[in-house]
This record gives sequence, structure tokens and C-alpha cells, in this order.
Amino acid sequence: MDEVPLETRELRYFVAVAEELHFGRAAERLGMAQPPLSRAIQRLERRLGVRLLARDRRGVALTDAGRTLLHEGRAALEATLAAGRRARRAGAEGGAGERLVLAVKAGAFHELLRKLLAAHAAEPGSAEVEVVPSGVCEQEEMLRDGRADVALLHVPPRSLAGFDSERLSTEGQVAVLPAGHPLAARASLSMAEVGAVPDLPLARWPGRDGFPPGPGPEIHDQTQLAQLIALGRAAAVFPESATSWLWSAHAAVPLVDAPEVAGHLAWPAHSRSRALAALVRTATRL
Amino acid sequence: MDEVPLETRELRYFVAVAEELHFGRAAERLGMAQPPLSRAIQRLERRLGVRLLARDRRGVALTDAGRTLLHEGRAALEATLAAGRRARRAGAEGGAGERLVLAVKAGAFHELLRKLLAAHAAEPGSAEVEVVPSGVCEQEEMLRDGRADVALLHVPPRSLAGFDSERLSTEGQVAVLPAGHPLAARASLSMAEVGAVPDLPLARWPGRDGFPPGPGPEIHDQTQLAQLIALGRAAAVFPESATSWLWSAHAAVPLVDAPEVAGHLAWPAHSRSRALAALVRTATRL
DNA sequence: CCCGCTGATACCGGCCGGGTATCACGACGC
DNA sequence: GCGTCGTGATACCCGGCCGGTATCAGCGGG
Repeated sequence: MDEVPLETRELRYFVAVAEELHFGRAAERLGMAQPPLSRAIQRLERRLGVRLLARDRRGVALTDAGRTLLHEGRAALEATLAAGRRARRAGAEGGAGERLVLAVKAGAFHELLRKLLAAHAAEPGSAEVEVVPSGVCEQEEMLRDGRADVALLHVPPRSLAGFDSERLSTEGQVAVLPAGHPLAARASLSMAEVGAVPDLPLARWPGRDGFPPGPGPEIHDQTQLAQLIALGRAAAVFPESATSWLWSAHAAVPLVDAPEVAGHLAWPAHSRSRALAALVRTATRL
Repeated sequence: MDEVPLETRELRYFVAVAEELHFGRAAERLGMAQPPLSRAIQRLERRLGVRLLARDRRGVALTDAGRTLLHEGRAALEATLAAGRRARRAGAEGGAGERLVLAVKAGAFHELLRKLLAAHAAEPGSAEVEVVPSGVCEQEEMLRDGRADVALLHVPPRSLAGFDSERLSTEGQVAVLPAGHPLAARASLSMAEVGAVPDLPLARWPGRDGFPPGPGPEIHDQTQLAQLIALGRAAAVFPESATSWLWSAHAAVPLVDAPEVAGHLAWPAHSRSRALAALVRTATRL
């Protein structure tokens, strides 16, 4: 009966409450007072005819419908953000040709990226490419919400569901250790050896919904990780090409049995940009 | 500076105007008067700081930014619709287990579908599956806007960009002709032979943005097509399994050089449903 | 037992979305 | 050339919603 889609504001409000599981904090995050937020969620529940939150007097929990709306609503919000961002960019360029935003994990792919940009610039009529460094595992979100048009990433960290991609190169992985550690002197290591050292737990990166379980420290960026490793408090496993940020206090040891990882160029599956197609074509010829 | 996403209403209005290229008709389609619509679009352009429409005194045209916003906005609206629909469905089931909506092109895959549903129902604890017939080439839109959770489709008609999929079976294609036509008596045909008969142009299906160019008649559903073929006014090429709707006035002749088409089970790439995963697992074991 | 914390309710004011009436301008007709 | 038509834009008004403050209602803990 209700054929009109949910309003963006309703989704934003619900996602905030569903993430915080607390009306007060969610309202603060949204920059508003708590009562209007409560009313908005009630109205949303009435509109959908469904209970989204189980108010339990000492907290808020998600119902099945709420979990569904959280997932789908996040995707919808990202798509909406992307629509605005990309339209704005398309208009701001004022006929000077499309401009592509390429997201690259900071510090990775130096060599591959240089070759790709050089080859692309050499193409006649190629679009300008703006390279933006991305946080860790943030590239896919940047593609989804329109902050980037195309990303250069290693494929295994997260699946490429929802994106088109082109494989560019394959490489091995290395263990990054403190330079003074006994294992750092080895010519090569196995995954089992690295995982079995209790004083060097493998650092954990945040996933979409918090950190994976494990003993290692929780880190958010390369600098934090670099410091922890230099201090002898952690180890990490990285693709070979992602090691250009290493300090002299670090050592990189090849891993003989780590899965190969591949550099991929990825972009939103529905993209129809000429400039993007040209960049991908250039990349496949490298 | 503007970090809030566009409102769903703004996107709906803009998409309507961009599709009609006429404020009055768009307003009528939206069930509102024209002046508020004009104002809303102006406000949207101000908010984005970008010109979306080139008003030209006797018509409206899309700028580059407008084209971008039309594409991205459609995707965002579909995602928003999907969020509401799926949340509503998830809640309406009231703990009776998930329910999957499977979209199937009407008349296709009879045998495969029977086997799949039987095998799935035989699994202990399997979710209920609701089969909804879909219009022609409509399945992907149904997945995107939440009317369906999973679809059974032939892969070549449109690319599966943005979806995960599992190949189920491969089959050849047949030419569907009027029973009395000379070619209908042949044991097999080639694509070239079918394409070269001037009195039997191949019917054209609507794509996302209108009909592909060509001489054939434009048809919207199987019944129209069946009638045109029975009248000797058109021919069509179909996968073998899609021919259960044929009349006695039709003849199906195998095509020796048509590309093989595969039946695929497809679902939104970001889906995380247990019930869906179980259905896919069952399907792969067929 | 009372205080603190949670979310819900009551009430109010301002803004914005939508409607009607009208305008400005170019295209056509005679 | 002038009237008419059709386009989108503007003017003005109203009602509803959106958000804010003040307050209430349960439940836990010291």
C-alpha cells in the first residue's frame, strides 16, 4: 500500500540508533535532541508496520526487521551519498572532461600505481586522475558512497561483491617483524611459524562491524601498526608491495606458504563512465 | 561542506523530471502541482551547487551532472525501496522463519525450478520460498528494489553486475516460428538463416532505457509475442527451457550456432541471509 | 528509599512542502 | 504584428512536520 520509499532522514536516524543502541548517544551523534529522535523512530515503525527495536528498559536491541533495515539502510544511504557526490563532481568539472577519483591504500602499490598513471596519462584524451589515499580497508566504502570512482586494492581482505574488477598483478606476502626479533634473521618463514610466536601477536584490522576476535592489538592505521611493530609488540602480514612504509626498525621476511594476493582495480558495477572504461583498458594492457 | 545526503523526495522528484524532461508531466506523474516541483528542483540545484537541467524555453535537457544524478539516483532510490520492503517483510514473518522471494521469468525453467524447490523443501529447516513470476527482463530490478531476494534467470540478456550468482545449468537456444512457415519444417537452423528472413523480423524486448534499435516489433510480454508469432508477424530466439508457453501454432527449431545460455541463480551481492545461503547450497548440489 | 538513567509524552514555535493564482517569455498562427 | 498557447518561474498563503524544552514513567543501584 505504501509505495513511497523511506525518507533519507528516517534511514539516517534509524541507522544511528541501531548502531549506538542508545537513543541519547544517537541523538548526540546526529546533532539533535533525544525526544524528536524517539518520535521519528516510532513514526518509522508505524509506517513500516513493523517493530524495529526491542526497548527493554535497560537498553535497546535490534529485532530481525531492525537488523535487516540496518544492513539495507546502510547500503541505501551510501548509494544516496554517492548520487549527490558524483553529481556534484560531474557538474563542478565544467566540461573540462571527466575526472576520476582513484582510491589507493596509503603506502601500497607504489610501483604499479606509477606505471598505471604514466600509461594512462600517455593516452590521448585521457581523463585527469585524482589519487586519494584511503584508510585501511576503506576503499570499498569509498566506492559505495561516491568518494571514489575506482580503487586499487588487494582482493582477499574483503570480497568484491557488488563491484566489477580487473586483476592487475599477483604477488606474495611477507611477515613484517621487529628488526631485532630472532625470526627477523630468517630468510623465509611459514604462516604457522609467525602465528605461533606468543610475544608477537598478529595485529587486527577493523572490519565493517568491529574487530575480528583474536589476541592481537587493535590498530586503525599504518602508523599505529608501524610503531607497535617497531616496539616489538606485534607482527603483521602484508603483500610485498605494501611495505614501502617500513622503518629501519622493521624487517620483512617472505612467507613461503601465504596465499598469493592480487592487485585489483575495482569500480561500482553500475558505473557507465567513459573515462573509467578508458582507465581500465589501459590497466589491462600493462 | 554539505555532509547530509540528499533526501529521498528530492531524488524522486529529480528522477521524474529527468525522465519526462517536462515539469508538467513529471508533476502529474508525482501527483502534485508543477510550481512546488520547479522549486524543489531549484533547491536541489542550489544544494548541490550544480546545474542539473538546461532549461531551454521549449524543453528541458540534462546536463552532465544531471545525467550522473539520474543514474546514481535511480540506484539510490531502488536501494531505499529495497530497505523498506525487506525490513517490512523480515518483520511481518514474525519469527516463523525467513521467507525467500524467488523471481522467475514467467514460463521459464519449469523443470529446473521444480527440482530446485523439491530439493530445497526436503532440506530440514529450510525456509519457505515464495515464487513470484516476473515480467520480461525485470528480475534484476526486482532484486535491486527489494521485491525479490533471489532470481532465476538466463545470464546473457543483461550482465550480472552487482549481483552474486551461481551457474545452475547450460542449454541451447531455439528459434520460435509460426508453425506454417517454411523454416518451421527444418530440423535445425543457424542464426544467420533466422536473421535473414525479412517477413519474420526478430521481436525486440525493452531494455532499461527503451528498446534496442532494429526492424522487429516492440513487445512487452510473452502473450504479445506469442500472438505476433502465431500471426506470422515475428520470430524470436529463446532458451530451450523457456518454451513451455508455446501454442500449437508455434514451432520451435533448434539453433545450431546460437550461444549457449546458462541458468543462473542471482542475488544482491550484499545479502547476508542464512535462508538464501541454504537455498544456493541446495541449488549447487542439483 | 531516593537518585540517576533510560526512553516516552506534552506542548509549542518556526520552517518548509504543497496548493492556487499569476507572470514572463518564446513559438506558432492568421 | 498581434493574439494565443504552452512552457517554467514567481508570489503568496496555509497546514503539517520537525525539532526544541520541560516533564513524566519505569527500573537499578547505592
